[in-house]
Amino acid sequence: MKIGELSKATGASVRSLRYYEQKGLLTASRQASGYREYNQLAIEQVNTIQLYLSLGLSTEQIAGFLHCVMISKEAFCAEVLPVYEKKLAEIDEQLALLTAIRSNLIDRIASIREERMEE
Amino acid sequence: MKIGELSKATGASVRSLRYYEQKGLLTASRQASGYREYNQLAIEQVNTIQLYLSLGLSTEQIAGFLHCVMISKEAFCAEVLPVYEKKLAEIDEQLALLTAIRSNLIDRIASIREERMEE
DNA sequence: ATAAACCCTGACATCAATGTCAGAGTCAAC
DNA sequence: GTTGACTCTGACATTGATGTCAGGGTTTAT
Repeated sequence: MKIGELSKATGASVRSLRYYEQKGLLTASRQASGYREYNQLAIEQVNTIQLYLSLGLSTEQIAGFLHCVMISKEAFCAEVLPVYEKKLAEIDEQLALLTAIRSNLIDRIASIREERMEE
Repeated sequence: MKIGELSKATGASVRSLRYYEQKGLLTASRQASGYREYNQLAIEQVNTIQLYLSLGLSTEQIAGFLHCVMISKEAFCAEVLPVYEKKLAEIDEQLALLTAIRSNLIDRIASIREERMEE
């Protein structure tokens, strides 16, 4: 399978597939022409990469456990849980910040509306 | 007042004060030497800029109404409310995304813990 | 054999406020 | 008058997955 086919099979852009390779998430053998050659397992692997990316993990974090999760269950891969916990802590931090800003905005919007009503 | 003094008075870095000027948020007269010269009002203006930045507004958005809010109440400045409403919508979007990821992570963490308990 | 479609690498752009550095000029205090 | 602290401009770096382009080689179908 060439890179364009893998792209269509997974929805990942050709550019992204090359980037995953550069980051050590994906490997390909090479044809005599220099073209990348992928096997069927690559489809599942790319799907897995995109799943973890959608959780907000970095390619570096994913690289740390991708090999393990491709051959075992997540629970068996010691690297996964700490990464999840770290990400969860980051998200809780972001949620707290956004929630505070949200309250502030809502108050300010209400104040403006009230001041205008008084006229 | 020179830029270092304004920096100390407001907590904004010298670099940031020059950036605000570049973005049209802050103006300064110049001494013969080329040094920027600020008046007392600049302190209040910088504090105001930083307040809006802390709400997540961009310098471009702030530039759109800063002059007005420095001389009037927010409610009098027509530009403010739409900017607040746009920002609020963006934040609600981000909150929805982060909340979804958070649920997903919590489920996955629980699954891993359960699978490990079974051994 | 030619054209269209595909692939390669390398590089720059994105977003945006801020840090940091270099090289040079200015000011203040002693 | 010298030294240290301050200021100036301009430029590059940060963050990170992805888009896009240029210039060139390959494959495939006609």
